[in-house]
Amino acid sequence: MIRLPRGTQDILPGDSEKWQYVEQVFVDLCRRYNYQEIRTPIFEHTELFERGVGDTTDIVQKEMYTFTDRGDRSLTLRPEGTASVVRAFVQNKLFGSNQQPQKLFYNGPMFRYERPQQGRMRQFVQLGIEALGSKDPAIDAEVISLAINFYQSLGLKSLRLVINTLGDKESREQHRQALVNHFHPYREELCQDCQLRLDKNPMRVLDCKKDKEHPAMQTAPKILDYLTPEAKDYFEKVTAYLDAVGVEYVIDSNLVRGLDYYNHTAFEIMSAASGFGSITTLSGGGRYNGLVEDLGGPETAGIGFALSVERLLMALEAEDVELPLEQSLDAYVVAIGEKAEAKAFEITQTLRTNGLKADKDYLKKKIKAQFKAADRNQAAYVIVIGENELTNGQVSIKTMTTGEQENIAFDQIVSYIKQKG
RNA sequence: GCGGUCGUGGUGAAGUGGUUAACACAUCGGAUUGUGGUUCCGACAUGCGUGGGUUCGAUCCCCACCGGUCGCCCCA
Repeated sequence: MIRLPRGTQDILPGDSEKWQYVEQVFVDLCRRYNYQEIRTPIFEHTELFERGVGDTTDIVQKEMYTFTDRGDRSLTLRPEGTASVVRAFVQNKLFGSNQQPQKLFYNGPMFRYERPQQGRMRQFVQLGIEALGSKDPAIDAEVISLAINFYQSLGLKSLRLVINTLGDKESREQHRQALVNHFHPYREELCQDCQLRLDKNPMRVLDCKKDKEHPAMQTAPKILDYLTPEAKDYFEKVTAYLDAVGVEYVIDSNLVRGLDYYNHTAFEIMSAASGFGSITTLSGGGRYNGLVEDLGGPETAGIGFALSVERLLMALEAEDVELPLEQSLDAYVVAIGEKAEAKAFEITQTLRTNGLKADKDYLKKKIKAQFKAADRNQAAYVIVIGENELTNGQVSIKTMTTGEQENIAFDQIVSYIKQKG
């Protein structure tokens, strides 16, 4: 038997309805905030991610699904959405659109070559948004509130929004230098990864879990102390906007984010629900002023976030949230005897074209088994048609909840069901 | 990339070095003629992840591999 590749999953009936529901809620919400959908390819030139995501990141260094095609091009299955969206923004000159800022959302599979575990798949689905072309702190708050709003509207309660600023270029440069100076004497005591990070991206040392307890970590210079007045002001405005709309948050100066392109606002939303395993991050995002330029476009500010549907579903489960999924059937048509088959088929079809959810048997089952099927499908009504009915021009309609049964003329079936509800 | 743990029918699972691999659920059939959710009866793994090895003999012992799962790192 050929099995699915490691780290992938089949989403089967029973679950797929949850996915559809969640995705639909997301689309509706994005529309309310006036975001429009963008669809980009599932694979891109490898270079896009090396430059866009950053080659010091774990994603680029060890998690990319890279392959060579028949034309000897190096392509990569996208590990995240932002780089592609920005690429499309530049390539299609959306910066010239009369709709500014460009507010976009996307929904699709992402790929990272990792060891699968709970909440971490090699193929996983992200829903995300990007707002390009505005450096108004209010739009940072808009993006964050949309994310929170989404989770809340699905019924999640145990949420924790963590926010930080990574400052502007100048702030980061000074902070970076301070970090290098600070950690330099302890270099040998840090883990191997951190020794590398110290050279390439010192900020990520703060994010390390291995060296978390190291004394130098507690006393490390905080970005908040190195912010330029402008960066500081920006961050204060973002939080003020969040306060204004009642979004609760926690400031964590060690929140760094794993992607190179972030600056200014960075945030993560975590689930505080118990029984959620070791994975708690539901979504993350931040501002990436400068990325558009890096990818060949004009100077353009940007901010966005992405969330994982897999983790969202896990969180919903952990909090025992029941999604309002509609699965029952309005009617199931039972045919008795071969002569009634054609009419049963016809009636089923008529119900459907009149907007009712209907089905019938296709396995030549006995009456009893057909009723069982009707029951399993949670049919509200069972329409029985046999030889008697055929000659009378009527069917017998049974209301499953009460067991009552009535004879109804063929052309009255739809109105009968609609009227009774 | 590293570590723990597991791998028996559609599902959940018991089990033993030796003629017929429990049990439950699901499914299907039946309990007199055209009616479900209850009950009763019956059917349902030539097979115990794959490949080697040990043995007179292995699903059960050993090895390797593959896969699931959880954790570390990092992230969504």
